[in-house]
Amino acid sequence: MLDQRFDPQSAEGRIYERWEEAGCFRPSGDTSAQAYSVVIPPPNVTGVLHMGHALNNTLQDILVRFERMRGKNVRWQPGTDHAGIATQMVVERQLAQDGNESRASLGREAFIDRVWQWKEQSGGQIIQQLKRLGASCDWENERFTMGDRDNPDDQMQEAVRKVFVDLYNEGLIYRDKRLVNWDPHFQTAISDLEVESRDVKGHMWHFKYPLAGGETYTYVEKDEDGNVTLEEERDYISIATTRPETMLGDGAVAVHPDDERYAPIVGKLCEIPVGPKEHRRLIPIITDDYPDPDFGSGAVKITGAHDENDYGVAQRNNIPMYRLMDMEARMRTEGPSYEESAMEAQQIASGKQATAADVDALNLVPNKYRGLDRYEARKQVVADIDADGLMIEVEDKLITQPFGDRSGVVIEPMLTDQWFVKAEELAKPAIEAVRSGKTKFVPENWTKTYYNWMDNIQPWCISRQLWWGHQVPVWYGPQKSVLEETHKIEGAMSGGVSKLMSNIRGPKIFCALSRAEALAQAKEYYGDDVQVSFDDRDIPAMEYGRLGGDQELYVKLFQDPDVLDTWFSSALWPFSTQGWPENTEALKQYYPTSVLVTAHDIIFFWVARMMMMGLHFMDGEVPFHDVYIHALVLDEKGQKMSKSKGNAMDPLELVDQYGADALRFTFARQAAQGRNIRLSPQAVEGYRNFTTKLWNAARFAEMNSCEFGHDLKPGDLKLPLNRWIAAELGKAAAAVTRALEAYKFNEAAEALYQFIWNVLCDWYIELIKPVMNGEDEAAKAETRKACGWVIDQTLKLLHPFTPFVTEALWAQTEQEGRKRPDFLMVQDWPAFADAWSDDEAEAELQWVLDTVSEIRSTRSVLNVPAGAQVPASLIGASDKVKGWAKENETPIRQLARLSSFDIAAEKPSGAVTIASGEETIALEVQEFITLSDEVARLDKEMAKLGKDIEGTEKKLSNENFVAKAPPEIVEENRERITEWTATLAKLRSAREQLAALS
RNA sequence: GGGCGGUUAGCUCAGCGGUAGAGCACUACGUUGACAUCGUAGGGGUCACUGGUUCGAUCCCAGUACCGCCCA
Repeated sequence: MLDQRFDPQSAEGRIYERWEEAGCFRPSGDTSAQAYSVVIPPPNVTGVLHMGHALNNTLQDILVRFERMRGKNVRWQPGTDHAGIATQMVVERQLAQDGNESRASLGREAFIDRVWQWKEQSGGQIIQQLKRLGASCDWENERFTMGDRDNPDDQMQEAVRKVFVDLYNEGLIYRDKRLVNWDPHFQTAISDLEVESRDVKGHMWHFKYPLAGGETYTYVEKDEDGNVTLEEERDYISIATTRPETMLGDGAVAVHPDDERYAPIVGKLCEIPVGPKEHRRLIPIITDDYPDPDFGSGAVKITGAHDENDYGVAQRNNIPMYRLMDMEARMRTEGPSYEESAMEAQQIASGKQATAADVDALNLVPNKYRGLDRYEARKQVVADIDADGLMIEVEDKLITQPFGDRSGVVIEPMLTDQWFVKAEELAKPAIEAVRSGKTKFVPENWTKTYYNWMDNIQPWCISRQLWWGHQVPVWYGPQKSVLEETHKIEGAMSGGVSKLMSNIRGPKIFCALSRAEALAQAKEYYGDDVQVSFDDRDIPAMEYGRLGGDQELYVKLFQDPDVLDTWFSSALWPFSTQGWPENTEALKQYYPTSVLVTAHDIIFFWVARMMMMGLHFMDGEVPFHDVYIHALVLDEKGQKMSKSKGNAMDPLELVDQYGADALRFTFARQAAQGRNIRLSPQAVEGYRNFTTKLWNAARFAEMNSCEFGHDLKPGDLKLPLNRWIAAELGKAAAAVTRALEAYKFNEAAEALYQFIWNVLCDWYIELIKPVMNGEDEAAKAETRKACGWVIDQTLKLLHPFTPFVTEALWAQTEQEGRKRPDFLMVQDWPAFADAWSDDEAEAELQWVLDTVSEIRSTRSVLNVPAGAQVPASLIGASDKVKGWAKENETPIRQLARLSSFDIAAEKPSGAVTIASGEETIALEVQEFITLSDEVARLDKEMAKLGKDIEGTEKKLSNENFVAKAPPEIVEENRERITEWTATLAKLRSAREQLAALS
């Protein structure tokens, strides 16, 4: 006997274990079946489950369970990514707590050991959390983007190296000095994904940049109609900036080509109003489309090395980019003196040839600011300009600033040497794949976002100045041509390869799959008479030459200390997890994957990168056929959940409170395409109630000896009641199937909810109660079979959404002598068959339902006591309806609380009538009601009918409607009129009789 | 500034060319042998606004207003 309700707390864990032990999550391996494969968007190994994950994985699990039951060979590939910066941060914090050891003092190798230890002990809690949600991933095949240190067969690292080496050899990976998001706290480049834009209070300073040589011009401002509003002689150009400290690195001032105000001075030089007076730099005034004439003064200073927009302008106009800060975002101290640098810069500005490296070597920070933190430098620069009388005004202003999402410090756009992927090239096939429909977005409108991003894709910076990650498979040595120089050591290294690289000119690069291969390449390059070895120190140097006199030549190679962006390895996920670069069986079966399920906020990172890599390395095969973009989960007020706002809900708390099934069903029910989800605990509670409802339906069936676990042909059923519920079930099954095939989770959930609560529980179970309590043994026997069977099928349909409660019911409704197959989750999905539909039975039951509803409604409106059993009769019915009435007399009497339900020739006097087309139902409730209630009821119904008739008549009297509307619509309206008119006539006569009485 | 989306019952949201829907909340009634985590009944909407297309528009088109999100 089932308990009164399902207890998720105690049941869910046990059920999950049983699935796992029985291997239910494994792919069937049936190669004759269609494959259905999904790769999980790998969560961060440091991550904990948040609402976004919960939704994302619920939807994947629904699809995967659905397809598994449909007999496909399903693999849901789980795993985590190594989250370079986050993981490194966690372990560093731990080190600090444990005894003040720093990463540097521990050393690279030992540190990485510590990270692995951390990963073994506390990494991947999210995996356990996913299990609590019910995720049916193929855990035996769990992968990690850094591979498995204990398993020599794990090729995850190899895959990354191979991709890097191949792309390098194809010229699609290159080293370059470009502007990147630099996190001064972690001292590494970070990705756009890790940068968060925030509005903060700041200032906009307006400064005068004096024209060179004291030149003047007439500055004219006009209003919209061309009237002059301001005209004055100026010897300066007004520049507004939120970051005065970057003025030191200005390379030009830019104005819009159409801006007439500045036309007189375009091409002239102006002076940066800061630094020692005798060495102030002159920079040109140029034109570019970037400055907005309506914003500020319309003139913009161009600091290519420290601003994203300026960088573009500088590149277009060949403006030198002067780097002002070091890796901690302090004003630079190294390099030549300000005076020297300024003079050199002046020559470069006037046309002297210089490489980017030459320019980068210059230090244009005046000596007095050197070594200052960027904010301190800002204060001093402002004060100095103000003291000079060159400040026009300071505005208080909200400014949008980039922050590192982990470090919380302001990101500094910084010119550094990094490794880049030519995303522009790789994007082309990725765009084409979507355009040609090989990969489809659902909902379709996301394709626009995809194109928009892909069409404007920037080089992808893949190097990170971290230790935890895939180390760049590149080794450096000297060019052969410099070998003869006697014993030279270059570029002792501190803080990232970019610093080292700026000290070493043009190293020889050996890009190789392994150290051994790099060595082989080096030997080949340098020749037999050169000794090649490695410098493996954390802070390596490039060393080469001849130790003395005629000793042997030697070189020391060192590996690029940088690691690759975590996303570089995640981008390979759809194929690296399946064994690539080996051509494995898994790869053949499960690539391309069927669908990627993700939220739109990472559409670019995920989809774009996996598309590019998949197409390139898998012979032009897309990584996924469909990309389903789901909603974001917002709080009750529609705000994005975030830790900082304090409005984050913990999915596991909801699971504890209401059960995983309730949370899952809530997600499904709300996952309408193109709309976000506002989650409230109240909603989850409601769907928990839904699972309870189902539970109790099964409990009822059990108490009434319904027979579970047998086959049944709906066509063999005799009772209209049972034929009807089979038809309803069939409709629900078809609706759920159709909806899931189209990723319409909400429609599928809705169909199930309606069927289970409003059809199965509200009507079918109520209707079979009289049968079960009755004497007709044949009817009872059939109904027991039918009811058990319907519930069995319902459990299957609901299983993808609420796997735990359905699996529990499956097990607990097993009956003696009728052993259930082991698990519901591996049963066959109910296929809709036409045999299930039955127009006759559906019409009959619809009539029963309507009749009961009408009687109940009338009783209620007339305040007939709920417990009163009243006599009723049916008048004026057709033979068919009379048959229905006889057949269903008992259930109608019970549900409508009637003492009798007879067929009569005419209305008993004084009875209240319910009019419906031809038929009338008479209720003998005189003793309970007041005349005025009945008058009110009739008036109300007549008013409504009158209005409906009037509207429809108007429609029908329109010639155009009759002529142009589809005939069936016209006919439908005519029928309505006929029926309503008949009903109205009966109401009217009842009303007249009442009037006569009073 | 560019792009995307939204505006339907008190709240949260479905629907989408042919008589406006759900859940929650609300009101009244109810110890009906599955379920009070429940049942029955009920109230509640010029489907943001203005035009257009159409026999017919909440739905399609154009514009307006307001609100989100993303990008610059």
